[in-house]
Amino acid sequence: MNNEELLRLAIVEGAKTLGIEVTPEELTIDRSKDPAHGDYASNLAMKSAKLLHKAPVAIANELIKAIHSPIIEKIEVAGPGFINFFLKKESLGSIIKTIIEQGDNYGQLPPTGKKINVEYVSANPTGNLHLGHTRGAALGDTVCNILEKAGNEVTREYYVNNCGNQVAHLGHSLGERYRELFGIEPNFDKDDYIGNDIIEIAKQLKEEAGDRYLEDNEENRAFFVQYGIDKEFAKIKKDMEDFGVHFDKFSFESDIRKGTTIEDTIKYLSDKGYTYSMDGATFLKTTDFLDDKDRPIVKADGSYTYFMPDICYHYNKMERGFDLLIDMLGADHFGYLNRMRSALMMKGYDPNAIEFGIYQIVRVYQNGVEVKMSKRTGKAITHRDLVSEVGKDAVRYYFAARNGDSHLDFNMDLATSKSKDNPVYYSQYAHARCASLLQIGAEFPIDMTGASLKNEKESDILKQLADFPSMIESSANLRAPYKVANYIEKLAALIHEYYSSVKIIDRNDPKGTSARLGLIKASMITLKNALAILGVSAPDKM
RNA sequence: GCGCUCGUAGCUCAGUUGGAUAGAGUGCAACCCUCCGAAGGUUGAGGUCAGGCGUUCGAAUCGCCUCGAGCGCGCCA
Repeated sequence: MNNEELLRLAIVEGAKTLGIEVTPEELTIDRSKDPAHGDYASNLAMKSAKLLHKAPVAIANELIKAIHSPIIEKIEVAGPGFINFFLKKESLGSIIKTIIEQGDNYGQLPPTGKKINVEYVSANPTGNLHLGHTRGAALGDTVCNILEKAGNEVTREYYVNNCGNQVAHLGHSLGERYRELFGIEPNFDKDDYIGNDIIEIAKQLKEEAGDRYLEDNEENRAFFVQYGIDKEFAKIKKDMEDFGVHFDKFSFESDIRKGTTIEDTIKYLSDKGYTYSMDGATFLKTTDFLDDKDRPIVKADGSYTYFMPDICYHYNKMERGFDLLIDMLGADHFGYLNRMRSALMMKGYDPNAIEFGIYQIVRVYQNGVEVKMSKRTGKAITHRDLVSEVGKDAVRYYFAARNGDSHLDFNMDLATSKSKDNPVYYSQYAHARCASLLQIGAEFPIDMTGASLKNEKESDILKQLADFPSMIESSANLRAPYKVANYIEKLAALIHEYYSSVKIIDRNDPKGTSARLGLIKASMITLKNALAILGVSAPDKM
């Protein structure tokens, strides 16, 4: 049990003697910002003022007499009724042993028994990934890491829309580009993809197959679609692997369309009375639930809207036994949430079993000017371009370090500068510094007790290290990757400050050196674990 | 028009179950390498928390209104 938990129990016990009933979970205690306010502070007295009909300060004064714990050095009442707790230095230091013993597992919370499915990226295999996908990938993968670290069983999933209009346009575009290579003037439709990536694929096909697919017939058209999808999808998978993103499962729309799943589902919804026909199309009565408009599921021409197979896909995910589905989507999909929740309710599921992780648009700036992106023209900065230019670590860090609710202004000049301006280097450098110190000081035994760590900077680091598990918890609850990034930057800053103010390896003070190296080792482990959550490497040398 | 998200330092952003003097990075100004990695550190200037009203011991945080930005409101995906 860590210090914070011990402190909570002690406060709860003390409060009970005054007739204040709180559970350790309800109790709010905060890390004090100002060292003069101790290590932890509680506002319990102020919260209880109304209930007890007493002044907060009076309650606080009674409370500090009632609270006893071996880890507490001193308790004070301050300001309008805060209770400040000063912990004994040796109890702060005990975290070092915990961290070194747990190693890579430090910060891993006990199993919750919850199964969570996170769907992210899910880009159509019709072209290069753009920076919106980069944000989805960085945020989605980091959310998965956080949820896992918080004790959940997580499945990372990618839904492949390999049917419908867009892939038809891909096939048509490829066919035109292929014929163009044989001197036939291409004839593109309005929504075709005319980017360079399609030309590349056409060239590849020509090399492999020569003029075998030149004739414009049903069979060849289908071939172009499949060939195009395969090539584009392979590129996407490669891009994601290079980005450190590994999916546990790819679900294909074509599989959903294969059997009678869709027909069966429509029949189920009709039997329940949730559908009706209008103007030759079939509508789903989502307004019976959370939606503000009924949605078509079968068009007048008999084909399905995107929504229909997607309903089946989400039913399928629920049937696989997940307690929670998270879809990471761009802001332009937000209106989709109530639609899908309504569909889940029609099958008797809790609407809160699905949530959307929405992220706002990415704007790219170069030379101070916004760069517009277009997947169709292929002139945009692609995901691949960015990662190869800036590096995986920096991109993942940068894209996960901001709340998805905010617009992300990505400065190409800054990101490509590969200089100290990039915040990821600062954190990695702190790690490398620790590794270097441990190597230089290898002759000294590591003191894991933390007992002789006494100065203020050491206490600050110890408190930050001890905060790691609770940071994981709040970050998981809020699905907030940026909290991890903030944590890392704070810890890295503390390490750099410590390094510059204290001589860590001092051959005239072997005992102190051992203690300081214990702190450095614990810091390094925690920093590495935190960086791993963002998918960023923690190099020993840079 | 309706709905959702956002508005905090010159810039990019933290501050989210309401807490003590609103923070960090970057940029700007001035400093620090006889010493374990200067890819670092120290100090300073810089704020009407978009604006207004309200709720209470206490509001950047909660409620209402106004202004501004983005997105959604397809038989597109």
